[in-house]
Amino acid sequence: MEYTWDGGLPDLFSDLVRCETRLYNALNDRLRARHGIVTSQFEALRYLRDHPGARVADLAAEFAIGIGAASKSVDRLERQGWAVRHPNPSDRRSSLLALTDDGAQLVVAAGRTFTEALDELVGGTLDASSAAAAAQALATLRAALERDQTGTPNG
Amino acid sequence: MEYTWDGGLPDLFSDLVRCETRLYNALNDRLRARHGIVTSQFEALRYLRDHPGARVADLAAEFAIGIGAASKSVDRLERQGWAVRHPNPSDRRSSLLALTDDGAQLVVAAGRTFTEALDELVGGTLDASSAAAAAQALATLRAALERDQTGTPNG
DNA sequence: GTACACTATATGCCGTGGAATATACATGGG
DNA sequence: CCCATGTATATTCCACGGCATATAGTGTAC
Repeated sequence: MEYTWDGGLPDLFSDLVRCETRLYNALNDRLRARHGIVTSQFEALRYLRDHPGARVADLAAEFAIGIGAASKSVDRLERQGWAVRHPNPSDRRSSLLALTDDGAQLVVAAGRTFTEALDELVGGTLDASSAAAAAQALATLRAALERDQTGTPNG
Repeated sequence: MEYTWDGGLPDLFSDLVRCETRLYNALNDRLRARHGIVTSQFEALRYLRDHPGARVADLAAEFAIGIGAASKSVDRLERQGWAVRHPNPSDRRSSLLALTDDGAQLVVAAGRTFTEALDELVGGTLDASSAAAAAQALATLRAALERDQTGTPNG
């Protein structure tokens, strides 16, 4: 029997949110236990690794959080010695962000935990073709939401 | 060209989280503007409508939040006059939750806003078959996560 | 029926994000 | 150069969730 479009988008949204909540919680547990960070911090560190010289506003845009939240997030990473704010030579209002050596090492180690945990949590449940279909749909949706700046916070 | 399984689960997870964040933010804006509630409150009210007599712990389990958070969430709904705690005749430690008439009216009105907004945000982007594929994968994943109590908070 | 272990929820403290505001800097016009 | 306006970020206040703990009630063994 084919999947029926029962509840329409509201059911899809509920399932999306519930999956996200539980996966995020479970990943938080593993990352906190093994590396002393949570998933949002891992994502920020990974972003900085992949975008050296990013500014606070770039972090905010990537994660659809407010600038204030992004600024405070960088404060915490800096306090732990994982990231630094370098003065921006071409604009003294902003800083260029970068990982420290400690931060770079942490991303590598936490990345292994992250990938393993995700594989354990999801890999056994979804077959490759379902996962690929979901991935494509979510990638499409994400691109559209970002293009339209949907759900970008003000502050 | 078929979708390639490029980054594997980490990319799927990123897209999932980013979609959830932006959709949640956008729905918050609409619901707050028109009804003075946020999406989490709408979801709680809808759950109480569909599960009259539910207890605080049922809310916590449904949304994978802590019991304390669920209790405080009910406090707020009660303070606004949208829900009430009835004494549970068979167990005086717990209460049976229900919507007030105001709460029931609010769910109806907010539900229209919610469905409209979601359709506007997602409907135009995903064709029916992509949406159905994503819906099926996420429903499967959600069921597995709930079965294993993955990501269920402690408190 | 009393003690003890268990359960359901409520409460307090802390960390985090949103929104508004403050501050420093940048940029264009005169 | 100076002012007006705009921009990037930091800071402040508030709301909310996690986690630990407190409290009340339940159920069971004896």
